[in-house]
Amino acid sequence: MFAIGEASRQSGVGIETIRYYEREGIVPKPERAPNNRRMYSAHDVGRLRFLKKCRDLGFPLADTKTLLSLSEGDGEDCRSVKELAELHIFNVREKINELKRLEAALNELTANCDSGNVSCPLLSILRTA
Amino acid sequence: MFAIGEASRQSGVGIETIRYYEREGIVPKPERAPNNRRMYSAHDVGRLRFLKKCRDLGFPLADTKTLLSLSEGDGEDCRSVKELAELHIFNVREKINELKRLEAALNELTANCDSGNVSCPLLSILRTA
DNA sequence: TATAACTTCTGTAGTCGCTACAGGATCAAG
DNA sequence: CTTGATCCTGTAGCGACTACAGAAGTTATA
Repeated sequence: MFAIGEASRQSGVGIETIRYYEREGIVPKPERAPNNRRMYSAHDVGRLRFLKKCRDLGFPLADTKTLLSLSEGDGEDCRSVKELAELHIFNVREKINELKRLEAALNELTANCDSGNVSCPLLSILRTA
Repeated sequence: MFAIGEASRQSGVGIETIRYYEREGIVPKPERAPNNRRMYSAHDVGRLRFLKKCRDLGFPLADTKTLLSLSEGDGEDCRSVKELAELHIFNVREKINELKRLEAALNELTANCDSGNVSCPLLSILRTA
């Protein structure tokens, strides 16, 4: 059994974040030592690592919670997992495209913007209807 | 002079957002009609449109505020504008790359994940150290 | 003129996913 | 016995809005 600091180190999830997950019901309340400190089993730490990986993959916390319960429930529903992941991939792709459009627009706007200009072209475009 | 709803319609900035900008000191407090309602001049509306464009281009609100003051100050500092814009472009590119990495990782993870699997490969990877 | 429907006002709280305290208790090492 | 690390609870802050609640005023229709 590990104290929260050790659980944090082993899982990569910050101490404050672990307590936050507990408050939010993402992870079950851990056992407490007689001195009231949280004690985490190896299984608890594994769960935190799972959460960390999901978050690193960009899954929203709500999805992460779902993935966790799919992982811990009996009879893994691989289809549900895949659906969730594919929707997430779709969202990621959309965000990429949005950012690419943004990048292109910014490139165009700054292209004519050279120091020394009397009137800044970028500003004048931002100002015009 | 326009009421806030009209200013919102003409600028594309939401009513609540306009009031928020006012609270945050992004825009100056507008005149008030005798009935205490905010009254916006064409210039005020133009400023809101400016803000809208900056935000649509992804500039953080703080940058947007800076751009606005650069635009309204005397002697536009085109160099400052360009620096700000290029830093922003850099950040956008970084975010794109991060998302691409993420997308690749997700693609790989879901590749072997087909409905009908007894044990879900994605989950098992998320669970393993 | 009465009434309904719209708009605006102020102020506050919620969103997401943490992160950073404050102020106190407890523990381990020297 | 003291120092310093760790832990506890509870609350507030981040960015940029968004969504109310409850009151007051305005406009359109019957």
